[in-house]
Amino acid sequence: MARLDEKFFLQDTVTAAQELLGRYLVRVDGGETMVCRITETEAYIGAIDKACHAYGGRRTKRTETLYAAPGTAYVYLIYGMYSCLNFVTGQEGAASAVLIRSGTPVYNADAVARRRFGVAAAEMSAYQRKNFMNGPGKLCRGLSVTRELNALPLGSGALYLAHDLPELGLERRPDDLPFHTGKRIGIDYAEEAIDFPWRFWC
DNA sequence: TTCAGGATGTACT
DNA sequence: GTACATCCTGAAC
Repeated sequence: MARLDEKFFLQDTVTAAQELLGRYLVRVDGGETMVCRITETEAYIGAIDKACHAYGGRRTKRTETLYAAPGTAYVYLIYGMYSCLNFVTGQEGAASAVLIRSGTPVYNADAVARRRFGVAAAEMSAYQRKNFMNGPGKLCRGLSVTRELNALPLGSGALYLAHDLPELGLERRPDDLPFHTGKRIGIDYAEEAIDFPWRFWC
């Protein structure tokens, strides 16, 4: 098993967002290991991006995590009930991060389905299967990612990213994985940053 | 199938 | 008091 290390997260944030596609997000909770393949990401860059919580060097209690070391998990609550999972990228202090927008369960889908819908994977409706983890709030719900994990450092056993998990039969993605590029979702307030093409999916 | 509207609580003005 | 990097439900088609 090859974990993503600090060097990976030190990359430029847009590059890291692209490189995270097809990698494995591993969550260990309540003695259960769950794995999903990342299929959609967005880049947020503190210095120049009005959509980023830390735009222009803004430091508050909430944004403090964005100034932590690359690879740190940044989890915040949105709309009063949903969590969003990010990983800090770039040089420490750049206050940039990649939002994990969606993924596909590839190991222990039963445990994910129970957290998401309260039923086993085989009992999900067609509608539930289609809407399994295709959004940041849904992904966090399925993996039990809450603000308790905010500021979790790189190297934690509870939540980490991997290039491959051969012991589970999960291979490394190709280096030239094709992907799509577009505008980010849900940032209508961000003026010129609305049009930055920093959303990636495969 | 698409669409409008409400839920919900924390951070920040 | 207002805004928010969202999701679910129910109604209309």
